[in-house]
Amino acid sequence: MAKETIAGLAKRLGISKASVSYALNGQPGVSEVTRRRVLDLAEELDWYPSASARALSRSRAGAVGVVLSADPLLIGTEPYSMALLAGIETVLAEGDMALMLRMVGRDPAQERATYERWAGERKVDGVLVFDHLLDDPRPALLDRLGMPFVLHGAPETGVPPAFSGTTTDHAADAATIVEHLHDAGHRRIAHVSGPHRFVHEEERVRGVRERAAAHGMVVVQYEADYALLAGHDAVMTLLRAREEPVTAVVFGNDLMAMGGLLALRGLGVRCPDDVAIVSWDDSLHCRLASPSVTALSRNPGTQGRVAAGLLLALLDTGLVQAESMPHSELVVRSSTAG
Amino acid sequence: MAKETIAGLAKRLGISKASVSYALNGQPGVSEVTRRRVLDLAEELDWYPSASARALSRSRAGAVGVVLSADPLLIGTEPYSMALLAGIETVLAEGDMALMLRMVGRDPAQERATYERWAGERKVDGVLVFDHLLDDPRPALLDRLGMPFVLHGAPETGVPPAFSGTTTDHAADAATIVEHLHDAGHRRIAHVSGPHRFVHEEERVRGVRERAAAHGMVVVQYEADYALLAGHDAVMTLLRAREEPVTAVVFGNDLMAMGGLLALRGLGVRCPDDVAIVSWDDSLHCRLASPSVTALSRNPGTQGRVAAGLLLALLDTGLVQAESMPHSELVVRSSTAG
DNA sequence: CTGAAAGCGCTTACAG
DNA sequence: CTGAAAGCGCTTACAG
Repeated sequence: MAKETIAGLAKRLGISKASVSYALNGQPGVSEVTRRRVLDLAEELDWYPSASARALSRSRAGAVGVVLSADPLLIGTEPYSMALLAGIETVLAEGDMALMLRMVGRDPAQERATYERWAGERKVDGVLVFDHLLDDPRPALLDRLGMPFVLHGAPETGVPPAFSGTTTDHAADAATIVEHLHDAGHRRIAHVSGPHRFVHEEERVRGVRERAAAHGMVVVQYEADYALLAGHDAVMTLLRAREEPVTAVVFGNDLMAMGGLLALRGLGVRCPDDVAIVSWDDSLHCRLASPSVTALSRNPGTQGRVAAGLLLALLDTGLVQAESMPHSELVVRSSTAG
Repeated sequence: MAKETIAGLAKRLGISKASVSYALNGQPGVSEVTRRRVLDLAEELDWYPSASARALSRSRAGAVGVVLSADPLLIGTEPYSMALLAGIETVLAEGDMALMLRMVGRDPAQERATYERWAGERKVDGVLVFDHLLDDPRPALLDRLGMPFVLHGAPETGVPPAFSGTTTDHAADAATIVEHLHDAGHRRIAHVSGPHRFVHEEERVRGVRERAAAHGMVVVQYEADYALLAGHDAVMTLLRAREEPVTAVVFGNDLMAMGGLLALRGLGVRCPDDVAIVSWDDSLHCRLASPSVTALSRNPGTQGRVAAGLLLALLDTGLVQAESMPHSELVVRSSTAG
């Protein structure tokens, strides 16, 4: 059987292609009776309009792009990204948009090349961008390319916002964590953060420092890179310091917290008795660890849904808006229960 | 600046659209000089041919689809899938194919609807299918839809194969695991598998049973569903049995192994001294666990690359072939080191 | 409400 | 090697 087309349907029904098109797309210009006949026939034939023909005539790809740029070694170990992606996909599917996924290493050039290609080929109608950097070149690049985008984890850029994005109150998250540690009696803590080139890390560092200062607590900052080993090394370095040791360590993600835990175990340092631990991301790792690790749950699924919603709105109406994320929640477990 | 088109390039260069097209696509029909001029201009203008126009005239979408059907709760906790996807994407990108991703719950109807939609709209040129089921309806469905596909983890269907797919020698994997446990002195073991509706689980169950029988070992089979809790419950049930208890448990994936480990811990049963543990999937969880867990490393990245390669070959040449996966490797850790 | 026609931006026989 | 033209399968003003 040859592939059915809109012309075929029109002929079968004895009407014009235009009427079929109007009927399918819910446009005015056809009687209800005709519309029903068209829809019924399409259903009966299991027929859908060609995506590429539609894309060409509408000048709309019907797809949204996401570049996941992650260290190959970390891929799949960060549940946060997958949950985020799942949230995104849910909303896109509801909006009849496909998700085009590209995975590249931590290589800005490849991410950039992908956007240029997608824009040039008009392969996607917009993109979702993650992990805002200091002096991030991507917003300017995407603007130049005329590619609509939503930046997930954007900085506040004033009112009206410079571009669409989701914002997280990292200061509030920092306060939640610091308060928890302060209540548990800690006065000297360390903060093992991700790379400071990420804007959200900078904000977290400042948030922790300020909140701790308000309580007269000492904070030792340590910049790392989210990897398991980095967390391990951080703890080795921190505990080897000649000064009075810290009694709690806050890690920028779950992997580093796991690495830190392994380091403590190796050193024979008890957790939480000697050193307490908090992770800035919750995950199964934190639940399964021994001791289980207190963690900030950030609802990645919801975040993905919100971000995708912003992009669909931007594509439909051109509305640029910033939306703040729901508050994170601290899940208290054994690692700070001392 | 209005969007450049092939007609625009042709006019600028004073040649026909056809020549530009031939030049861009490496077709014969243009002189080398002309070809260079075209390519140089395209590069200078940062221009790419429209994906949808190209798709329409070639009757080829330039994309491959993947439906990830996973329990929302498990999403992101199974590193296997992400690594597989990364492998797939790498090969697709090299072949200039986009990856279209759809995530649905464990709902066969939604997966089916997605394939029908994709086929009807000709939105993708082919799909990669995972987790072969007993009486799997998908091969027949995709055949009926005229949608090329590769089944990752396919059964042997004879020579020539009934469809393209990758096969894994689960019997060999089972043998590897059983031999390891036998060498360590175990004579009574349990096998906590995933659902038997998955063909690969059926093959594993048989593989374990047969190899164990060859050594006169006793195997207690327990069917579960890959979830953390299922592993936990399995151990509770197994150790509550009135008979002589097993001394080792093989789990169908890393999550269940973690659940099992937690159960042992809760019961005060020592691992590996009282009960040893093996996971049929390796992951960070296994590395981080306490004790670290012996696991079968299955190279999901390589598997993804092979599967994607098969699909590209099928699309290019129509060649239907089955390829067997590289052998798995047992990573021995503390959980069986007793 | 309906039909004939142009247009979206490519590819590809076909004639020169 | 090059050019004019048809075709891919839709959408959308425009006339009737």
